[in-house]
Amino acid sequence: MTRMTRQRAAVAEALDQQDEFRSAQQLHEVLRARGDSVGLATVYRTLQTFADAHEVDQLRNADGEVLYRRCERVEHHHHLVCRSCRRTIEIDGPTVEAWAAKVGAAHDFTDIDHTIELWGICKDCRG
Amino acid sequence: MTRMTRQRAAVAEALDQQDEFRSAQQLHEVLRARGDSVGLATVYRTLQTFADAHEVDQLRNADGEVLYRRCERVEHHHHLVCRSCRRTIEIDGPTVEAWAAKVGAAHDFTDIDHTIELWGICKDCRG
DNA sequence: CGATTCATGAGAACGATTCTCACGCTTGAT
DNA sequence: ATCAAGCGTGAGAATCGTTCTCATGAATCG
Repeated sequence: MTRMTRQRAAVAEALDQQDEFRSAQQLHEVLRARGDSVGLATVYRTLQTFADAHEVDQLRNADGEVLYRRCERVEHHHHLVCRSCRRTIEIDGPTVEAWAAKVGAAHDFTDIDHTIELWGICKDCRG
Repeated sequence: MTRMTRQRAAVAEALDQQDEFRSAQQLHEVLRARGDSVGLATVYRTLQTFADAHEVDQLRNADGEVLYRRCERVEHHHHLVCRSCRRTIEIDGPTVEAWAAKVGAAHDFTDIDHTIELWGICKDCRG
């Protein structure tokens, strides 16, 4: 059973205030700046817990760093993220979903999981 | 200009002998076992160089480790990888390619790049 | 109000990858 | 071939994100 603690509430709140994907360290810094100090290890653990519960989305940037974000839609979806400012657009992809399932089945693979993320430069960062 | 060295030839050859995606450390071990010893740092550098030149494909597993593989097809493609044995099927995805480009354009993002990999369990590993 | 047990935090530990830098080898010109 | 120029190499140190340890703190349940 998961317990409700000040730290978890703080991490959840900090996440809600973010529009873009953030790393554990960035969130830790946000919390520190707000005065809601939470240990770094706890931030990592909490984010992992949230991710396992599908309460936050997680992805890796090109450097392999894990980023977290509380998305609008709960249903499975993908992201179009600006490489520069990390502005994120949530996209749902019935098309690719079906494609992924079909490809998996065609090659007799089961438990298909997919990593589908789009990166680009958004309008504002292009200037 | 890139020079041809014993080490690079050895890494290239070791790569060619692999059917599945391998990490830099695994390849380093393969080289050591073959007697073609190459420094670990060099293996990393060489693989990076090959990847930059699009001579090998690279992707990250769930743990964030980077894996390399010399694929059959040179043209852009994606992979369906067995989570257990890493058996890899190369798939080309005009469907998703078009989808990715369309989504990017629709949201006014440029320099679209995408990460599209499929993971599953292959027939043999299902036993 | 306990007792139980999960949660926390500081710092150590980890693990993949990169960096440093002195030395060696490939290369292109001679 | 010979040689100078400079990229490539290797061993180990350094990085850096992330996880682990373990003693202490605090939800939760009866």
